[in-house]
Amino acid sequence: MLFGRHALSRVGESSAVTSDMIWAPLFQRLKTTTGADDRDLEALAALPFTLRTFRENQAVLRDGEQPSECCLIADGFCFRSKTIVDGRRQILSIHIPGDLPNLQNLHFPTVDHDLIALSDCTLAFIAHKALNDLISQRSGVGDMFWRDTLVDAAVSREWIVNVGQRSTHNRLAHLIVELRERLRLIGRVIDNTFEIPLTQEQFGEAMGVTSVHTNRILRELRIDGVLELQRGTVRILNEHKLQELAQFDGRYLQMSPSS
Amino acid sequence: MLFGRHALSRVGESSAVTSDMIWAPLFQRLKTTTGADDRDLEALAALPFTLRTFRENQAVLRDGEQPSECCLIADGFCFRSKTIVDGRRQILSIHIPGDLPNLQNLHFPTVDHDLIALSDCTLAFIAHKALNDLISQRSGVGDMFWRDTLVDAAVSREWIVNVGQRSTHNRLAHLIVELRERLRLIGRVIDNTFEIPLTQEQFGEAMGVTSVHTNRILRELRIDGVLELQRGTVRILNEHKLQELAQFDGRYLQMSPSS
DNA sequence: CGCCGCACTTAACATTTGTTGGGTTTGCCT
DNA sequence: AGGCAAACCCAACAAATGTTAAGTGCGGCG
Repeated sequence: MLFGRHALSRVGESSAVTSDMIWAPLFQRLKTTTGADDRDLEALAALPFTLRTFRENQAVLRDGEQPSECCLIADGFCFRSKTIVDGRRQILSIHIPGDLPNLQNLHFPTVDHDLIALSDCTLAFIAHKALNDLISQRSGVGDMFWRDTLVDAAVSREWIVNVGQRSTHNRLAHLIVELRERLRLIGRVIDNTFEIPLTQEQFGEAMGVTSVHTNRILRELRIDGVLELQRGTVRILNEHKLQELAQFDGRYLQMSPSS
Repeated sequence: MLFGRHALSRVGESSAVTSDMIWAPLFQRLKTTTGADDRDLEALAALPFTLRTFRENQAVLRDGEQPSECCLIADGFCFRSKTIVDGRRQILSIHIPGDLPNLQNLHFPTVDHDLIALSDCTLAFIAHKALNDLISQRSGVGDMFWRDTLVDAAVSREWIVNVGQRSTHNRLAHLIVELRERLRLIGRVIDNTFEIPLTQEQFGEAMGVTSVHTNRILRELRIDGVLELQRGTVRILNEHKLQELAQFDGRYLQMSPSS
């Protein structure tokens, strides 16, 4: 079920893209997270969708747009961001395969932030109408989606804590551990290495600091033997030290159905 | 429909508390926000509830609890917060009459943060079972609640931007303008004066700065003739300067049904 | 192959924010 | 009225973070 990071996004790729490949990460996450009903998932997988590919840095959705579809990340990474008047930009969340980053548009027509491709990526677009029809037939699907937006909200709250209270070292460690746990859920963590294709500037925008300062932090973490970051690939050098810095309590991710 | 800030919370108060008084702020907000169906609201108002009062600083919900009820703020203010291991605390959101701060527990049993009374306040508790029964009968109620949690999420995202990117002066101005707009919606803003019963330390915890620095900012805003804050009462002195600082774009609050 | 742009890197300096410690005011309680 | 605790206020100094202004290295493209 694992496929390469850009497997789906090569321009001109002619291999058949099956529905399975599109939905697998989401289903894997939903099963682990909230205990999904198989028939709800089957109904989802039967929905028609349109595939579109985006290049690194290309906008998927712009602040103010009124999309008529929801998108599912099939491959690659995206991020939400808001830019304030003086040009500073805050990254609000990172999205990975299996995420539905604009489910909220099922209820509110206008997006209030940008959604931008972090790497070349492939998204499946599903019409609001099709989703709403399915939800009205199978209330379990609506509940599942509601839960998904609630986890999204919980991630945002933890993001506030990160930016507001943690030291920048702890902040970077926490961000990385959160991403790793989410990537692990969809099978993207091998050994101590995984991909987070953010530039140092983007890490800074996620943490609310400048790229220069991000660079300072990374150097210190490297010198202290905690982790290395090279062109978007994270390598954990000392798991214990990382945990100590991250102070990570993953309950907010709702990764076990019992919680 | 307006009643004093502590009208419902005086210990020993014997006047009858009608369902209307409890639901009025929420209904006022929902009508302005998302266009609510009157019959859905009537059905809500018919639900049984239990009133409980809390003293300033008392915990309504603790991180890790598994409540069997959702609460509606009938009177007074509450806030969500998370405390990290070194004792620092981040305020995640401020809640005012008409807010349903733990709707998410309809779907997830465990709360992942604290909910604390900011002032003496009165909350109406409604059993999950009663809410879920109503939702399964009237899907409009479920949709309304889903929308409410989505607005809550949008407020959290803007909070991230505030803490992450804005200068502390702008940050305080933005926080105050957001609260004012939400208070205005439920009729709590008179002239240029309204209540935000936060101490300077709590303003700091909301913005991710220390109380000493909050005090610095407030002094400068006072000297610059922007606003005054005295014992939880905000007085706007210069609306134009305030707007300039706050850079407030309220679309994320979804205050008009058309947006 | 060589050039070019972008990410990364670093240092010196400026500015913001935190820390400490003390004082003042306010409101409540007795 | 007097005393107490909490909030507010402020200044001096320390630490964290931003700004500016340079490099360096790498990968893509002509």
